[in-house]
Amino acid sequence: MANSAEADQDLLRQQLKAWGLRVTAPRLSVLGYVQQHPHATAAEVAEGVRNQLGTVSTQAIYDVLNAWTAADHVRRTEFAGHPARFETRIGDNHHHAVCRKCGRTEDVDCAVNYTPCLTPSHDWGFDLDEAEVIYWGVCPECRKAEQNAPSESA
Amino acid sequence: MANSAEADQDLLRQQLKAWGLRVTAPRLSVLGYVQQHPHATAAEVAEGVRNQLGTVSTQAIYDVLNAWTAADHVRRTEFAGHPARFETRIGDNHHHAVCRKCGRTEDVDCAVNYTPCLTPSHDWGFDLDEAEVIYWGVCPECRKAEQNAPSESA
DNA sequence: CTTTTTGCAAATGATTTGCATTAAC
DNA sequence: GTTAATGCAAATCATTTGCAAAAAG
Repeated sequence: MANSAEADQDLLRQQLKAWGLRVTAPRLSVLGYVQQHPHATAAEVAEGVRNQLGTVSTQAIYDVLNAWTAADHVRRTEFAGHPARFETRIGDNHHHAVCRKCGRTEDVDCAVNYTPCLTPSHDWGFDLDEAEVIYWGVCPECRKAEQNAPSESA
Repeated sequence: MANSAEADQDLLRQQLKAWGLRVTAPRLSVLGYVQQHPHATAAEVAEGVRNQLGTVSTQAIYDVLNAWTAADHVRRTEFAGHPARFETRIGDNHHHAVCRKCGRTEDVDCAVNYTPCLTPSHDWGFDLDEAEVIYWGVCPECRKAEQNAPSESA
């Protein structure tokens, strides 16, 4: 376990260097956490990093995440009513299924081979660069919770 | 002009009654504004209503908008980095083109006749009820502004 | 050493909550 | 007269900004 953990650390270290970024404990931890927890929120990352390192400021998390987002090393996705989420799977513009209740987010590859969905019927003169698809619903866990404690849909 | 304005007022009044809601000056004004300005933000609605009525609290706006959203009389859409927007065109699950810079939002009918885009390759056991498509880009106005004062893309 | 990162505190922006007051039905 | 709507203030949540202290290269 210890060996593979160290090997992982080295991999992360190399990745950061490859990105031309400084290697710091918080950054290593953030990178490791995000890679192992795709679609984590900043708060979740912060918690994960604190579990590993002790004290790390929330701003350090935002700083790192924002820097990497700007540099296109992570993708930031934000869905109505939920805090932003970060993932390292980038460059393929995949889509997401999102739980309305808890915000749980999962990857969804486009069923059709891109083009039709990406082409709007009318572009309003906009310079469009991305078609984002969000599949809204309720995840299994929240559905189960609803059944136990029904609130609205009697 | 006065006559048609009065007629409009009457229409709004009837609509509110049909919804089983009380008719108040703020509500009439909010409804009128939203119908004439699709994709308005709460702040924009508040400004529009204040121009018409004088003083109206921001919370009254939110109260009305939230109530109507819950009752499915208006649709609320929220896009990353921009305040929520409200529209009265509901029930047809149309999509939106959104400007990354200013948040300007325009309606886009689905090019393909629904089904393909709505069917994810894998649903993760989610109970999906909606596929939202967001066409991200830059609106003509912001593109022009960019050209005059280029900041990042030299 | 020089520059980037971090930490802390305070600010911002959108939105919600609670409660007393007021107006609609 | 009830009940629903409004106004106002304070609270919340995610996120950003500014600046000084610490660490990386």
